[in-house]
Amino acid sequence: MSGKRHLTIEDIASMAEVSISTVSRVLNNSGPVRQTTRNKIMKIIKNTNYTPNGLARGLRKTSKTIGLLIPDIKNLFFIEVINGIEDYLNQHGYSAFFCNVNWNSSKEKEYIELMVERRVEGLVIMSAFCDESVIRNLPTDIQTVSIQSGVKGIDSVYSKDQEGAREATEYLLSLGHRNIAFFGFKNIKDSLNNRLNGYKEALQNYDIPYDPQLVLYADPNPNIGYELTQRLLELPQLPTAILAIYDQMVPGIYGALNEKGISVPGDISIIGFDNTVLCEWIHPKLTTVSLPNYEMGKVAAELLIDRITNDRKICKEVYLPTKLIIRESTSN
Amino acid sequence: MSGKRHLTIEDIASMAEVSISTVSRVLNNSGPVRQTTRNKIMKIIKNTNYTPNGLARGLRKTSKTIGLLIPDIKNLFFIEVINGIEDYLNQHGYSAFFCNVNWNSSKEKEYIELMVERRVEGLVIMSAFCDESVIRNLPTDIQTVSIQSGVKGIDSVYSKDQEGAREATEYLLSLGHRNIAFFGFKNIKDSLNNRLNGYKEALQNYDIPYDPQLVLYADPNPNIGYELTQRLLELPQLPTAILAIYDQMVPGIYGALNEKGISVPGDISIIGFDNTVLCEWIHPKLTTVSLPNYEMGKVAAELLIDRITNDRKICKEVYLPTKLIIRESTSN
DNA sequence: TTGTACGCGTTATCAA
DNA sequence: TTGATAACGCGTACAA
Repeated sequence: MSGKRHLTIEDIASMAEVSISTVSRVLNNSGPVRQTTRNKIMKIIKNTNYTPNGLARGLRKTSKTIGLLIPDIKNLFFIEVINGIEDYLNQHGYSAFFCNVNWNSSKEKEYIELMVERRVEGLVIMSAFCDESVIRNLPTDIQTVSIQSGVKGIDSVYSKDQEGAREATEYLLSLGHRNIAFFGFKNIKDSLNNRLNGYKEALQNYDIPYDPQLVLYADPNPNIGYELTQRLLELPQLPTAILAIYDQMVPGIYGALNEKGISVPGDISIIGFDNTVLCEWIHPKLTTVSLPNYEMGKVAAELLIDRITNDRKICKEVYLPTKLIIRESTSN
Repeated sequence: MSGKRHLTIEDIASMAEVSISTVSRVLNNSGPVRQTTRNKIMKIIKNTNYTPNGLARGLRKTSKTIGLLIPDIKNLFFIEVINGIEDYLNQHGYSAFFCNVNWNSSKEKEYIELMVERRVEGLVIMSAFCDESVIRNLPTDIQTVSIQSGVKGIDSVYSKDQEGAREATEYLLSLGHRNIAFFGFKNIKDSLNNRLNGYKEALQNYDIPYDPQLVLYADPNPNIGYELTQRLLELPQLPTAILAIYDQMVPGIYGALNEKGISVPGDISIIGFDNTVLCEWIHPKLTTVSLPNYEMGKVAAELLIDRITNDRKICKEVYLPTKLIIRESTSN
């Protein structure tokens, strides 16, 4: 049956006693072939387990390949996004290269170059830590789509972060909180800054002065929640609520608060972003701004494939709605 | 600088006023080139942002590509394994195709065929749901390594599951538990069955009769923990401990128990497998059999690349140790 | 030290 | 309905 090395179209042709063109025609349905010879060829292909060489194909046509630049594979949000991307791509005959960027701008750049070398037809960018010129100067036959990365001029998918953050903050305000901290990333593009903007907007709506002391940043890292909470605890007065820029920060926050005997939501309320499975796992269950994680991935893949196949020129930006999911980590 | 379409080696050659062979020689360090012309060529390559076409290269030499068959992208265990694989591959010049099998044997088979078409040099198999002949009859120039998948005759990486399960069960026994349930997967290869064997072995060591009623199975699915616990609750007598075949089952178990007001570990003790981050997130924190997740991935990648580059013929099986991590979900 | 020419496995054009 | 044959972009004997 198989277990041999790769056969070529020529092998099949000679077994079927036809020319390679004929075999190619049945493989691609690209021209007329007499039914009997078609059957004969198909049978041989089946029996020999012949598989056309995708690399050679990619040389003549397109590679049917795209590159996935993943900021942090350990982050459940990205996992769910990737899931949406992959499902769509797979259904449309594309394969994805897996690039774990790990919040590292130089690694991201390296990966982009590698993907160019692989002749991917498209790139899904979920980060954009590196110089944007790297992305903007890509060869014209590589399409790009960004997810929440704030690169202007390329197809993009966003969640309505500002609205989501405003709604979340207003919810806290409506519960009576007046001293609300914001936990964010250092060094992140506008997209996530919109969450800060939403936070500010809500304060403004309630005529609460914005206090920069309450806005804490750190570089993305597994301990960021714990770290930022430590800094929070050094403030003269402990806030009564935290808006955390992503869910996965929260176990660390819980841990640090717990060490000090500070209870959630009794002493302090917490809201996250993303609505990953984590929200239901931790205790108390996390109130969060839900993003359409899977959907965002799917839409991004859709935009990318659309641009590839239809050579669309105009740039599309899609904004998907968020939704506040109230659980147990918030109270008045 | 760039923003144009892909250049070819010929473009570079003509710009440098040399032949393509000379350019190729500098690209691959594959022959003598006069220093001055080498510099000239390198400069042009740099300025034009030329990147050799990986597909064309793959046609002449090897594709430098491997396929990753991931049983379940949502499972934190696999994420950590993948992380180890990817790090190693990346350091060794390989790119990975991302294949989300999703516990689906036919999808797995499809993906394997796709990977053959892509002419990957190797395949990392973390599942083997499909007929093993599919794997065994792969073209000879595709190497394989399996992780915990129980496919005989190919390079494999295992954790010492039987020992781990025995140790965990004995720990429960030492706490006084005599009525211990086992939650497993339906339809899974010997590898994970070793966990059941370890469980049995421990019972034997304590002269406790094995009660098949206490062993509950279901197909892998996000709700499996909840599901199995429901069935557990129908038993005439509720066991006082559960050994769950993987951590991510446990939030569902907690949920179902919680609904009935059954407390962990007060009324029932629980031990999981994998020691993913989840263990520290959930409440009470989960006692678990720790596997060297990242390490397993790394070792697998190492075996694969070794086999590819050294054409090793003998088959290697690596067993990595487990370790019981005691947290809060177990008591007497 | 350099260049010519062939082959890797396809697809596509053109004649037959 | 079929078959030569020229690309696709690269690496490499071999010749110069």
